[in-house]
Amino acid sequence: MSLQYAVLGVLEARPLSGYELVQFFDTAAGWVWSAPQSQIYTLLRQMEQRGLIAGTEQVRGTKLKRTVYSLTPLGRKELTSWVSARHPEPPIRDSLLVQALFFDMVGSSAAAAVLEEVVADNEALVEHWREHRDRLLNKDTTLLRERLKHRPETEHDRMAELKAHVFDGLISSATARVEWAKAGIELLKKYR
Amino acid sequence: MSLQYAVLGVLEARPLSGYELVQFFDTAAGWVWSAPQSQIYTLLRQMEQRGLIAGTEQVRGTKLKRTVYSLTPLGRKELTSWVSARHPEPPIRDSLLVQALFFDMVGSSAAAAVLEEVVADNEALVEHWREHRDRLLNKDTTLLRERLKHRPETEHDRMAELKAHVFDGLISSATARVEWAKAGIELLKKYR
DNA sequence: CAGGTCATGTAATATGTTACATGATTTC
DNA sequence: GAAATCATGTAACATATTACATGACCTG
Repeated sequence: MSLQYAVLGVLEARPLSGYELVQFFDTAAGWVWSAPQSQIYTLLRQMEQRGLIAGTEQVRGTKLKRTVYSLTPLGRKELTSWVSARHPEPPIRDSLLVQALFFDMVGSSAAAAVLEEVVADNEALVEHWREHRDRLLNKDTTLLRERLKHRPETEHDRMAELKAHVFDGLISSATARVEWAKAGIELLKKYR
Repeated sequence: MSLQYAVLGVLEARPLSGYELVQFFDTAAGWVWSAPQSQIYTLLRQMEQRGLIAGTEQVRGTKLKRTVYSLTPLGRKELTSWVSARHPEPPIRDSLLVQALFFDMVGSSAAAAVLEEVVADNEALVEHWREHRDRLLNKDTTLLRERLKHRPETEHDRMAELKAHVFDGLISSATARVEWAKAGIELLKKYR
């Protein structure tokens, strides 16, 4: 479900082709929600049928076709109503925590090695997200600039700060995980 | 995949019937990994075929049958090797953050109302997890007591602390989310 | 003209969710 | 004897992943 709304939200910035959306969900938006190529194309056709987006065929060269999708009024309405409502927390399903639950069955050094990698990976993620957060605050990302174009200037700061706040969320959860993993390593040392 | 390892890990405490496992993944373990009834029964049969667990039929009364599953040596080996290895971070897929990404499209009060509920829900989760964490540290949960029975006493403290640490992870991520939501509410007030 | 990028699609598989179905046993 | 609990299963559906497939266009 969320992928659908992510797509609607991206299209609010400007109309995009399927190919561009695929790229987006592989990189930039993959930072919040990721989806493989095959899922995007099938979803776009479904969303078009439901009237949430409208596709226009364009031709590059003589034969290469692409379909550019844009938000319909219905799609916009659907998006804003979803964004305004509280949705139930999804069931927790955290495979690293399942793994940690059984660390007592293996040696401290093996468990600590896993946690060291968790620290490294999450610190790298924090780095990426911090950069993106800063770019958003400076209104310096392609998509945000598109959005600002069709919104009154009085809203620009609010928009940039709200977008940046999402990445603050990613940063703080990854930071929490780093701290948790470090505490785990210390705990394992105690019983080495 | 993780559900399989969660099942193996639970069975390491003691053999359990399908029904007991269903209950477990609906409540206690639902705190780390949740799964519906239908998934459990089908998975158990698959795991038995692969030789990871062994089922024994028992009869209650005259006709009611139940199958009690226990870890096989192969299952134990599979579990410890999975626990010892680092597995790639799953793709990020956080529907609340997708929602927050488009808060700029709706009024501050609607967005703040959503975040207020996020705060309340996550504070409740933190409460539950704190309790469970404390019970683990006191070696006061049914499953942990089962586990301790067949492990040398010198390991008991290590086991309890490692299990509790998992719930520290849940607590810290929910706490981080609470702080994030509160900061969001403040941000929205600024632009009310 | 070779290799990279543009552009879209299908198929098979895995995983997870909701709903429905059945019958035995225990408890009040 | 009715209601709750024990116990297991199937079917339909939604969602997500991997792999494969095809062909046009652009750049050096």
